Amino acid sequence: MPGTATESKARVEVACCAPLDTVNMTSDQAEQAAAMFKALADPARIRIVNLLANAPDAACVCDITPHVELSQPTVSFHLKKLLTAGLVERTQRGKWAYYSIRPGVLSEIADALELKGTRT
Amino acid sequence: MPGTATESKARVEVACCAPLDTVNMTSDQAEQAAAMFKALADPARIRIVNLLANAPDAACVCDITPHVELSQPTVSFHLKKLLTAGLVERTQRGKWAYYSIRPGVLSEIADALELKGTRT
DNA sequence: TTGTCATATTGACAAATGTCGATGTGTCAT
DNA sequence: ATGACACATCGACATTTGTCAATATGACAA
Repeated sequence: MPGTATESKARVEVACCAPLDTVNMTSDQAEQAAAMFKALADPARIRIVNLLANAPDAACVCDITPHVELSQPTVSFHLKKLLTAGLVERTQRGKWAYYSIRPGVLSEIADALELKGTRT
Repeated sequence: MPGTATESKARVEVACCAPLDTVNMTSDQAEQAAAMFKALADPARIRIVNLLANAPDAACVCDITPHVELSQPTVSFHLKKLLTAGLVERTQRGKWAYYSIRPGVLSEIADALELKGTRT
C-alpha cells in the first residue's frame, strides 16, 4: 500500500487513496447479511416471496407450485430454504402446510442494507 | 387443488386456501431481482459493499484487499461480479482502479424489495 | 386399518460458484 | 526500452446449488 513513508530512503510515492479506516462489520454480520440475500438469490424464491407477500392469507404448497412452474419437490426445496433463512413461516393445518411471510422481514432486510452505510 | 367441484359426484372437499389470483411478476422481473440479490449473496461482497458505502471516496483494490482477507485475484473476481450487477462503478486513475458504490443503488434494492409486497 | 392425499426427504446428477497460483495487460518512472 | 507496480484473466479444482424421479412421512376419511 503506497503512502507509508517508513524507509529512510525517500519514499515519495503518491497514495492511491485514503486509508479506509471505517469501522468494519464483523464476519458474523457479513455472513448473516449474505445469508439473507442468498435466500433471495433465486428467481423461483423471488416469485414465491412475491406471491406470499401479496396473498391475502397464508398459502399452501399446492397453490404455490403452479405459479412457479417447477416440480413439487423443488418447490418444497425452495420453501425450506426460505424457512431456514427465517423469511417465511410454516403452519400445518390438516394435511396442508401453509406458508406466509414472516412479519417484519422486509424491514429487517432494509436494516441489513443500512448496515452497509446510510450515505446514498 | 381442492375446492374445484367439477365432477358430478359430490366433491365436498374443503379448499386448502384462496385461489391466489394476485398479479404475478414476469419472469424477467424475477430474474432481475434475483440477479441483484445474487450479487449480494456472499460475505466477501457484503464486506466490500459495506466498505465502499462507508468510504469517504472511491477505493482502490489494494486498499480493499486487506479488509476482506482474500487473495487479490479473488477480490477482483468479486469486484467484477458487483460491477456487472451494476452495484459499483469503476474508474481507472493512473495505475489504480477505483471502485465506488453506484449512487442510488441502495434505494433500488429497497425498490426490489417493495416489488414483493408493501404489506409488512 | 386401510387407502388417499399433501408434503418432505433422498439419491443422483449437471451446472454454477468461490478460491488460488500463475500469468497476462496496461501504466508509470527511470 | 526497461523495469516495477496494480490489477485482470486463465486454468484447475473442490464445494455448493438447483433440479427431478422415486420414495418416505404424516394426516385425514372411510
